[in-house]
Amino acid sequence: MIDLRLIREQPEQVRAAIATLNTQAPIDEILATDTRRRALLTEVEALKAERNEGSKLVKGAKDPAERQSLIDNLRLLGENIQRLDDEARATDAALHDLLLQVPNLPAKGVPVGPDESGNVVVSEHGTKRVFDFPPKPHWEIAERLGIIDFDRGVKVAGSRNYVLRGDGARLQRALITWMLDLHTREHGYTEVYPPYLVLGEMLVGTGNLPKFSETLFHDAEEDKWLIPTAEVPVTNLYREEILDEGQLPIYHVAYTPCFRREQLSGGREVRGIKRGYQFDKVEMVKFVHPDTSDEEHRRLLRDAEKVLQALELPYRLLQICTGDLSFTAANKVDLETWAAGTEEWLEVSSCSTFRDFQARRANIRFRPAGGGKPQFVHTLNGSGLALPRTMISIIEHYQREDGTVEIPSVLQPYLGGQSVIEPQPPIGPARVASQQSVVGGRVT
RNA sequence: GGAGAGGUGGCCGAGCGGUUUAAGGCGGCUGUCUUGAAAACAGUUGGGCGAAAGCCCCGGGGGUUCGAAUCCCUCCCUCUCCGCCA
Repeated sequence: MIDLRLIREQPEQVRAAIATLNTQAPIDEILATDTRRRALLTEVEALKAERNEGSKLVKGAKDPAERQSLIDNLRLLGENIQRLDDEARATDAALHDLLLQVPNLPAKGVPVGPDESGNVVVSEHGTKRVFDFPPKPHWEIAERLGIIDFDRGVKVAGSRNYVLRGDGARLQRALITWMLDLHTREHGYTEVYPPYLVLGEMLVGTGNLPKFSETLFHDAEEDKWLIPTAEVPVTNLYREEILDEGQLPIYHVAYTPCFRREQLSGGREVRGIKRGYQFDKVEMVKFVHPDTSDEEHRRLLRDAEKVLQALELPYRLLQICTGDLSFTAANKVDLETWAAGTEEWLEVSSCSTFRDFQARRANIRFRPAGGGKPQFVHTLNGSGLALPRTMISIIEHYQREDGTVEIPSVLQPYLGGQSVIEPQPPIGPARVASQQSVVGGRVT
């Protein structure tokens, strides 16, 4: 949510900013509703002041007849107050609903562009591997190795689902643990494990609701929503709170699955594990002092880049232009890594700053150290990273001619020193290193 | 899920229709005193809307009343016991 005062005092600037976003906002309606709301408030508050005075007179009135006549007058007043109050409340609610539909305004320096074609490649890092054999797409490699089972995923959960198996599942688990360790040990984040099923208000806070309900999974019975990203529960951790300035900045990192209802068409765009209804992600979320938020955004980006650097994968930074900016972001830079097999750039991270947009919606504030009015914090977040696409890049980049896949050295300690993913054993009883049987009752 | 108890200011805790425009205590801040600190004493102490006057906020929402923290309805949450359960 942007500041109502800004719309009230500089409507033309707001209109101009929104015009660059390739979207629309009900600015005229907001201005009219705001004027109306303020008029109603002035009127009803004057009446309430009158009633408060009148009530004191009733209390002091000893003569029953005089008392009764005072009460009769006040009853009339009360009816007017009731009517105006209802109207004021309805107007206020309408205004709030309208404000929720206004997108965040782009930060200074965000390039103006009509849509994704206006995005700017800022820099490219690492080098794309040159193969002395034709590299394969990850689905071919993974299926042959037996680390991803597409058919059974679809059987169990419908289209766009897959099952990681054996070293495929282990690779993802190693990546998650390693990423969490990296961000907590080297970048100063505190790990949290949040709920995956949240109240609707949380999604209003982050800006997913009310506009984008069609992209979310919702349980109508309990009225709870599956999170589309850890950003939702983690950003809302401090909602309705007034933090001390000294507590800022707060850095959190969380691993969660993410659930997204997407209208997926068949074909190349959805081949493999690039896009699904469910995927895992390690997410970084920051709560910072407004003065530091630009610097914090740069640091967030560096923290995400570090993951790709350590994995030794080629990547590039993509500055998102105004026309491609999401509803909530003031500025956004994507990290894309190269998929050597399908020869395309894959978005593995979006590092966004929301300034006070989410903080306003979720009412997250801090009290300045010197005292004074609470102010909204700035929130930022970025993936660090999304798992499936990181897996794709690893599998395709580190593939060998014989169909096996090298494991990036930084991950090897997380896989018991293993350095290569070999074909998985066929379905059947797994071999166990030491054949000690489980004793003493069932393991549940 | 069932039965009972309860949700009041940063915390504890009174209040049960009108001196509450929320007592009292603790904590915090400021001052006096002190070399400094403690103690003592005095003052102060949340949020929202509004240019201001003022209005609103006692878990959320609704109602009764001239007037509600106080009465009624409803929802949510916490605690205790029971049931179920990784």
